[in-house]
Amino acid sequence: MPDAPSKPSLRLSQFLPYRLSVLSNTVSRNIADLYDREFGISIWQWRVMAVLGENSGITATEIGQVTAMDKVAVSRAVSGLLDSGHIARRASKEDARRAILTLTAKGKEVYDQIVPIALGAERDLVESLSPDEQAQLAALMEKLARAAEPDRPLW
Amino acid sequence: MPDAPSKPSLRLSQFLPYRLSVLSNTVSRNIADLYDREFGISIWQWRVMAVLGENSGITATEIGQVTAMDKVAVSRAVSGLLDSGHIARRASKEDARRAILTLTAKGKEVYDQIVPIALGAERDLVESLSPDEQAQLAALMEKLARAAEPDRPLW
DNA sequence: ATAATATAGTTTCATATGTAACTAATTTGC
DNA sequence: GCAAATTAGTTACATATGAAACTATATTAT
Repeated sequence: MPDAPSKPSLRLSQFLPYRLSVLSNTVSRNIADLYDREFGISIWQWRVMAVLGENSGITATEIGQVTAMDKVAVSRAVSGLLDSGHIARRASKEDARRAILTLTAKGKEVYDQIVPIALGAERDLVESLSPDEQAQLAALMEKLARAAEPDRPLW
Repeated sequence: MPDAPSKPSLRLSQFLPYRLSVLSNTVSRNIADLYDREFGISIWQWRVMAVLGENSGITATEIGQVTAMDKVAVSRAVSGLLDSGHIARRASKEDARRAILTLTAKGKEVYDQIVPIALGAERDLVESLSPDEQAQLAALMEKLARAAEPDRPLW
């Protein structure tokens, strides 16, 4: 007699979305603590600074596009960074709705300090992987990202 | 003349913690919408139900250990599921502080409906990967999880 | 030129989440 | 046997987050 169709089962600890979520939250919490302890900067604020560090003089909307943050999150992060003097804002000449954002001298200093810390945290995470495995990981994540969000921009 | 040491640079879109976070949030949001639309159940509530579905009659603390939720999150999820009648609670005979949790008939019904939906969502995510790649992914995630949280329990 | 529509960014409000304080029951050390 | 320390779970409070409403400017259509 053929086997009865076995009831599909779900073991949470083997369920990819669950594992992804736990892993990501652990990693993010570790890193957030790092930035916060040393510099009083949140993950969202750091994302804004990271984009400005590479690409100064862009607007909040553009930052949102690059960082996958919604405009409210960007607005709040920007507001905090203005208060703390890490970034500066000036109105765009062409369009008064837009605000051009740049790192201040203080912001650049902090940026230059955080970059190696961030890269170090990433290295700690992947150093147990061989270069081959690291490449696999990048490729797999790219595929998953596309599957999760089909209309995602390609970078 | 040898090259000057190049300043370490960080491209956010290539930074693993960032990519993990964006991917995980996208996947979680998709799934949360699914459970919520059809059953009015949050991700946290689903995690509790998922554990009880495999392993009935355990306590909130044990659920917390298995699901990587803190006790407050478990308490809130349990409270919601009691209200909605998906789970039931009785005091433990041996230790009156402990509460034994089980799925109700209604809870089992919903559980049996959600399992295939969850597995389907997982399949949608990984179906673009070959079986080999799926195995690689699982192995890589396991290594990363261990690197991120060295004292993590092994399952 | 002007009314209607769209866009950039902020504010408001309702809800989610994390930390710490709390209650009640149990275990430990003496 | 009892005070002190632990443990299970809940509640309270402060902060974070997301959705929708809002303000100001710019663009489009007539």
